[in-house]
Amino acid sequence: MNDEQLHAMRHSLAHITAAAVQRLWPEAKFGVGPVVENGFYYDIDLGEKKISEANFPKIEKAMRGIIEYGDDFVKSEMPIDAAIEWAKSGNQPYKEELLNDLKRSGTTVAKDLDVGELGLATDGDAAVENVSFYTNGKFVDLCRGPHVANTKDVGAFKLLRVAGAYWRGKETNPQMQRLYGVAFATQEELDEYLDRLEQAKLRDHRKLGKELDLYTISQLIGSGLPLFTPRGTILRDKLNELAQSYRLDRGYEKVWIPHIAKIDTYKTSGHFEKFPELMRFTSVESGDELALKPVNCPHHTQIFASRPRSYRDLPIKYMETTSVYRDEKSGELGGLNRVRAITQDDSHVFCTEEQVADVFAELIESAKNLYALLDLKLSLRLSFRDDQDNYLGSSETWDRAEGAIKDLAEQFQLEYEIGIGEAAIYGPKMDFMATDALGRKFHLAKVQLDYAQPERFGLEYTTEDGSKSRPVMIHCALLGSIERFLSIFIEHTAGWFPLWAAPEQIRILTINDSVVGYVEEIESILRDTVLMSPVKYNELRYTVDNRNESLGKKIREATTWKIPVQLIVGPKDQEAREVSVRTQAGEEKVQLDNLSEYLKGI
RNA sequence: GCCGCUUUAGCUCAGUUGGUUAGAGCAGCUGUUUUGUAAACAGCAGGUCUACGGUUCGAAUCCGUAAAGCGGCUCCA
Repeated sequence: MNDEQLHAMRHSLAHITAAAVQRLWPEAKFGVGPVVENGFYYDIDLGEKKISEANFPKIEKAMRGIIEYGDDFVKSEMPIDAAIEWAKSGNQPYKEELLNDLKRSGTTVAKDLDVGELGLATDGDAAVENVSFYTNGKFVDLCRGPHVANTKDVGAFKLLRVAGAYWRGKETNPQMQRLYGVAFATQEELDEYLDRLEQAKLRDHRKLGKELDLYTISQLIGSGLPLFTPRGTILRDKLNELAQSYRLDRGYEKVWIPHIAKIDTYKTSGHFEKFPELMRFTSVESGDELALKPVNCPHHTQIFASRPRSYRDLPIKYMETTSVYRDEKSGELGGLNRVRAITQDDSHVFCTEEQVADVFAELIESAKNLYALLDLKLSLRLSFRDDQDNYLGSSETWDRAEGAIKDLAEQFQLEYEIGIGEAAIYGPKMDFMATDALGRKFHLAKVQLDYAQPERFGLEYTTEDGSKSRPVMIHCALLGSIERFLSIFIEHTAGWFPLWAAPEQIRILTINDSVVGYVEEIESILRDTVLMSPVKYNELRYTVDNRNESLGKKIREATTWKIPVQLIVGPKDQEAREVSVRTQAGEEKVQLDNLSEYLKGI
């Protein structure tokens, strides 16, 4: 089955869903019912009555009834004004609104329309004369199509969930109920998809975060404020060390800043006006209005500005992993994905315009190496300007910057897509996208070219001829939010972290008490073993399980905790001066003398 | 923030149409057992059933409000 057929199938199922709902609740008012990835949805307004998942069997049964009955999908056309009358008389205000938009503008896509005019009725010439309808059985719907020929041709489906959704995605509009379904050509494909969902559930970082004791969220401290346990802290430290190491190698220097600032800082930077989530408070003692920092750049500009700078000093590269605080809406929060205390592996480079391409090149190369090491597929999204002229800086500067960024993406052989009109007013930006083990694509970090902040904070340096010039600023994080990165990394690895990052790397499992002395010998070898790659000076983290329990139980527990290396030690091993090394790859005997090198090689 | 759903022991979950002292497994503690590749055996302890109101002779169970979590919407410097 090709994509078009699959699309028609899913779209037809959306109609069948609506038809079933109409049969069960004749008063239902319908919004739109498009095809989405893996399925479809239909927006429905039942007034006071709410559909819940408990209704799904009933709705699905009605759907199957419609499918088995086997009506054809019949296309018809109607003059636009007649269609509007049809919507009015059928008490379908949402359809009426869509038709009004069609009449006025020839489209129903909200973002292509003037927001002020959405849904308004117009007189006079219509942008379109006729609109098409599809009918299956008694259900008639405004629709561009295409559909399958008959309701019998829709393949396998399942209603998945129901969620609230604002009409046309606008917060001030009424909220409808969005009924989601998934659909595939065959039952096998549907089962496969549902199985993938189950797999993803097993890897859910919120589940693994609890099971592997990585972080906790306390109701007392507050939602969106994750607290990292010793294990979780090791993991985030190691990932951070790795992300920073690429930049340390390229002359970035660590700095440190406090986590609050006077509110004036953000009035100067422009964040005050732009971001309502700024967390503010007043100092009782001084009366100063302060804010928790929502970004780090203003602080870093002030380190740059703290003394005169020469062109000889540039580029100046600051790096700091530090937290920012944003008052995210409560409904947005979830696990580590969206939090109110966000730790960024941030960096800011102050340089001349000529140096921009080199700085970008270093960062792209770093990102490429970093993501490759973590086994994540990196791609880029380049955000460029469109043909509007509300951008700061000359057209030549922009051409040069955009050209340079595109060249770099090609030079490093990275997949990229270009988003026209997505640039910030002061510069193009580049997003790092990662694809994980389940094929899901995430937006993680970004590199951002910034001419505005140097301007706002009056940054300058002395040029070769003694005049003053304004530096360019480049913001970059490689991991982005460490919390979000962790959520993805946990799910990507399913909790089986690489040896260098694992909180507990090695567990020694004893078979009985007769090996206590031998275990001490092994421990001393582990203590003297230091991993130098990919993170330097990474001393081994191990524990000994010499409890009075069966070996089977010890193995089971160590495996449940996803400890990468289990060293099993019994009298026979002691006898042969070896240990049984059990990893995910299997088990092998290693001579005590070779243990250190063996572990370094994993 | 909005809509829907959920909340029982540290964890995972039972708990009939409202009916006595709310159950289980794992984890914990105490014993016995010294164990060779994914759970030894026994005992003990652990709960204002998220919170606060209400209905009722009687509430984990029904109703309301709040909080937190989940699925979305909107938002995301």
